[in-house]
Parts: sequence; structure tokens; C-alpha cells
Amino acid sequence: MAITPAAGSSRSASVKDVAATAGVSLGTVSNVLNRPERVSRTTRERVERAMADLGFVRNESARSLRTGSTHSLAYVMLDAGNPFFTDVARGIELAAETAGLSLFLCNSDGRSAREGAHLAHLQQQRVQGILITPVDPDDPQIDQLIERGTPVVIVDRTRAGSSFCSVAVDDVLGGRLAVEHLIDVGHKRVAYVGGPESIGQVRDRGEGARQAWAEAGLPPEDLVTLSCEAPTVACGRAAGERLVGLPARRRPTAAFCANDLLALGLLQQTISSGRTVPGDLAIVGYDDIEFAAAAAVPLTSVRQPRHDLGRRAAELLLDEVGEPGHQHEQVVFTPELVARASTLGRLS
Amino acid sequence: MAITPAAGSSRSASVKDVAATAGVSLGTVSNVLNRPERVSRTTRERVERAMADLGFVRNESARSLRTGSTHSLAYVMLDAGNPFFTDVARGIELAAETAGLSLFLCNSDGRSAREGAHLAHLQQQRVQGILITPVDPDDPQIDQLIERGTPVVIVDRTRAGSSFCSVAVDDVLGGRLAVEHLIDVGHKRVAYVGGPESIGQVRDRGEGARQAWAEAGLPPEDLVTLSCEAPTVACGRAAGERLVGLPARRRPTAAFCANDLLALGLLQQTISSGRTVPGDLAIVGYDDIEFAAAAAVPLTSVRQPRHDLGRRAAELLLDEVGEPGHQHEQVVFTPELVARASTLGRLS
DNA sequence: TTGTAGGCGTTATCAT
DNA sequence: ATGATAACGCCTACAA
Repeated sequence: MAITPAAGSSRSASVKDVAATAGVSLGTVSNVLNRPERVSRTTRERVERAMADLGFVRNESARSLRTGSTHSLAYVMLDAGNPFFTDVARGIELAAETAGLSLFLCNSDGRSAREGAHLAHLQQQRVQGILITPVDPDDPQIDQLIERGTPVVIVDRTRAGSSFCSVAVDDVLGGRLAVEHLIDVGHKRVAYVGGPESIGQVRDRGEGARQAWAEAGLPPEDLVTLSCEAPTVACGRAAGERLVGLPARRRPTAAFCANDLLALGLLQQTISSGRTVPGDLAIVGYDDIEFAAAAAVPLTSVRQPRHDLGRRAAELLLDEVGEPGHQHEQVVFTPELVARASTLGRLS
Repeated sequence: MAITPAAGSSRSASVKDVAATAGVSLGTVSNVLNRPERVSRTTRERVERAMADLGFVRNESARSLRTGSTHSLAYVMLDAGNPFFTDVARGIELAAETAGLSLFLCNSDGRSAREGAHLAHLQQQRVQGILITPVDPDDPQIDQLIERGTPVVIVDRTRAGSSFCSVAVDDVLGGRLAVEHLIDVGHKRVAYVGGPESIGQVRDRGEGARQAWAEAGLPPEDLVTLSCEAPTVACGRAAGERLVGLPARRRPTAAFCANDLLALGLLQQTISSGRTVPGDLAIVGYDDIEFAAAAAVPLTSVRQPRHDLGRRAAELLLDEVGEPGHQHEQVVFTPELVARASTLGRLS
């Protein structure tokens, strides 16, 4: 008769317990788990029965200690509250799911310290690989991760000649598209509402804006930059107030915002202060998050293939993990302008 | 002289390697890691030096295999794309951070299968505990988790007489607040735009709406329910179209939506079809996400203390993990109506 | 203060 | 087809 496992034990059942109650050896249980074809049907059923009875749950720690690899991926997001990143995450998740891996989401919330803590912990966990939209892509901790053997893919940023893969969107082009569009519809004074210059995306989009402006032969001083503390709805509102404060003759007739959060904040401030969009102020956002199209004055925005961004990033990571001869790759997607009422319409 | 660790080895350095290069025993290295006070300053520095040189990274799998517990918590979210849940997550994160634990976010995306896969994996990982906003709070897998020793706290749902803690908001009251407000401002025909009845929150909010309606002595048939497939922006738009389709004399003058995503979709469809808010249709949302206040017609909404919800949930979980005499608790927060232009204003 | 030994649960390599 | 056994890396008594 089978030996009863430690009764009343709060410890969860191990393969050893399963082996004991099934009356087989430990190796057999392991075979049932990992190579079921090597074990006869009857014993296998007996073992499976024992596992169910005991409520056996595989211990992933022991497993990965032994095999040297886990079944997890992680994505360290820059801002989980920004729908752009959750959409990217969805793309990653899809790829992870099809590869049979679990995806952990970590939120750095734009803070280097949190990002660092997450990275350290993920490294200790020996996750198979890390996807990250970094606070600062030049952070040495990222190189250190790679040196120590954790593959990393940078999402939504690039770094020249780097030792990792990255997937990004051409932000300079995106900035150009936005401003070219505003010029096309007749604007001669435009504001670029950016987050802090420390954010690469913000810099690049501003650079694209300036390029388009210069190429149209317009005077540089008529493209004014409003710099915000963070690319958030609240800052967009604040930017709106600063805009109203300008003397009418110097006040821009249009604004290009570094992301949709800023644009939505600006939109709301504009409307609620009694002005109209695009009549008094045309607005272009960036990212084309769902809420942009859903704004009462639907927002013109620069769309990024955020789902593909995530999926491709995950694929690169999985390739790096799986293929011995992996070559690092810098993928750059092309953004696209989606024109809506906030620059075109006569609404509101 | 210290023994050199396996050169060129792709395997990462272990405590053993550190001990070897530092010329101390394995136990001393462990002490440096776990009780630095027990080791003399000079040896400690030597060991730390060796760790730095070797790029030593603690192996969390081995650690938790040995100690029987991890340093991670997880929150399984119902919809990572809904800012309500990301705000809840932020509250959880705060509590986890102060407790020195890492938080993994998992997204079930409303799919039972994904939820189940995440739970299984987290259980195998032996996370310290799981917070979850479940697709279905009666899912037996949740009870099974608890039986097998993983503490669980349900977020944003309750279950009567249950074997776990939960933190929720009184959704029936929330529904009442919304509809009482609409009655107050003079509406006599109101639509309740809900997601599928399978979602408890949707049921409860609808129930509250009906209670308020009945108590005001209004005829039940004048509170019409529009049921949507999912509580999303797209479905809100679709609901708007259905509303327009109704004959004018039966058409509601106000809508209460089960969440802000629906409300924003409805708002947008209403405005873009040339009608006004609240003139032609007053709208109340639920959750008071940031985008609700930021809508061009700021949305009246039922606010939930989503940050506190998360924080409290995490605290309960940590208590359950840490305190032996833990008592399960069902915390219920009170929602609050935030009235804005979508029911009050004369804008737009 | 430092070193030694045993074991956590699993997998994989051998024998049988 | 099944069983015994030795790691994986770490922690913690306990011994020196």
C-alpha cells in the first residue's frame, strides 16, 4: 500500500509525496511530467491520480534551478497609465503566449529607481529575457544585464551600434508629418508642446517638427516650444493656460503635442475656456490612442503601429533566446498621420 | 592567491565562485549577503569586491527553493487597457514597494483562459500572494489556490462568507448616486448602458439604478437598459447609435453608463452625430478615470477611491502573509458622484 | 569570526 | 518501463 504523505502538513506536496502515494519512484513521476510517452498508461494514470489527490503544484523555482531557465518574459513599461504602452504590452503578450511563456508586466512609472529595482529583481529571477521601454536607453544597467547574460530588447527607442535589438518608430518622421500637416492646412504660427527634453521621444518629435518648419521656409521663431514637466493630461492643461497667456499676435494658431495625453489635456483646457478647436486652436497629438479618436473633438494624431511594435519586439527577443546565431537588429517602423476634426473640422 | 572561477564560462557566477575568488568559504559569502554584521569589515569588502568583479547575481530560484518563499506579489488585472485598473495597480505597487516586494502585473483581458494560465503560473512560481480582479469571482480555481496555500485578495468584487479578503466599492450605491443625480436635474427617461450582465459590477450598478428609479416613483419602463458586449469605448459608440434609432418620444434624455469607457464612446458618438451634451443627452459615467475629466465635455462620473482600493488590498494581503492570526475581511469603500458639464453645463 | 554539511524540489543520467 | 542518484545555487544550523 502507498505511503501516506506527511499528514496535515502545510507544506505543499512535492514529487516525492506524489511518488509515495502513487507507489512509484520519484523518477517516474518526473517522467509523467516531462516525457509522458515513456511511461505506461496505467502507471501514468495512477500518478496523475495521486497528483490530483494531493493537489500537487510544480515548483517552478526548483525546476528552473535545475534546468537553468525559466518560463517567463518581462516587459518593463515606462508608464502603465498611458494606453499606448498597454497596447504595446498586448502585442508582446500575444507573442509570449504563442511561445508558451508567461509575461510579467512591471511599471517603472518613469522613475529610474523603480526601473532599476525591477531590472535587478528580474535578473535575479533569471527571466528568459527582458523587454523594456527605458527611462534612459543609455543606462549602463542595461548593458550590464546583457553582459551578464539576460537578453534585452529596447522598445520604442533605439541606440546606435548597440549590443541589443530594438524596435522603434521613426519619431523624427512622425514630428515632420504632424507639422507638415499643420502647414498644409494653413498655419503660420505653431506651438510644439513637449514633455521634458530628457525623454528621447520628445526630442526626436521636436526635431522632426523643426525640420518640417525649416523646409517650408518659415521663420524659426514662429515655431514656439512649450516644455512640460511630464507628458501627461494635467501638463497639457497647464500648457493650454500658458498659451492663452500669450499676446494674441504672437499666439500660435495650432499646437503639436508630443503625445495624446498632452493633446487631450490641451484640448480640454481650450474648450472649457470657451475657445474652439480647431477654430481658435488646431491640435495634433501623437500615438493615436483610442481616447484620441474618442475625444468629443476627435484628435488628429500620429499613429504608431503599437501592437506590431510589441509583437516584433517579443519576436526578436524570442529569436535571441532560441537561435544560436542571432544577429542584433534595429527595427524601425514608420508612423502615419491620422487627420481628424481637431485640425480639419468646423465642429464645436 | 584566489582560485580563478571557471574561465569563459557562460554560466553566471555562483556564491561558490565568489567564495573561491575571495578566498573565503561559501558560508561567509552567504553571511555577507544575509547578515553582513556577522562578518568583519575587511573580509566583507573582499567578498563584495569579488562579487562585483564576477558580476555575481543572486539566484532567486535557489533562494526561494531554500527559504520556501519568494519576494513577489502579483496583481491579475481584468483589463490593463482600462485606466481604472492601472490606477488600482499603482496603489498596490506603492504598498508592495514599501514592503520590499516586487509586483508583477498580469493581464487577463477579461478572458478566463488567460486568467487561469496566469494563476497557474503564479502558483508554480510560489508568489507570496495574489491580488486579482477576477473574470468570475466564483471561479473554483480561486478557492483551489487558497486551499493550496496561496493567499488571495479579490479586488473590486466581493463574495459573501468567503475564505478570502476582498476590497470593493459599493456598486449598488454608485448606481443609485448616478441615477438620483439624473433625476435631480430633471430627467424622466433614462438609459442604463451596461456591459454584459455576466460582469458583477455591471449588474450591481444597474441594480442601484433601478432602486433609485423605483424610489423616485418613476415608471420602470422609462429606465431602459442597453446591454453591450463589453464595456469599451467602441461599444459606447454603438450604444449611441442604438439610442438615436429610438423614436423621439421614447428616446431617453440621459444615459448612465456602467463605466467611463462606455460613457466616452457614447459622448463622442453623440457629439459627432451633431447632437449636444447635455442638451440632447446628458451622460453619467463610472470610475472617474482621468480621461473622463479631460473629455471636451467633462464627464459627470461616479468616483471610486481606486488608489486606496489597491493600497488597502495589498495591505490585507501582506497582513495575511505576515500575521499568523489573520482574519479575513471584506472592505467596502463608498463611491462619490462628481458632477460635471455632461449633466450640468450648457456647453457645446 | 569563519568553515562545513545537509537539504529545499526538480530534472536527467544512468542502471536495472 | 522504471528506479536510484547526483547535481542545480542557496541558506542555515552547527562546529571550529
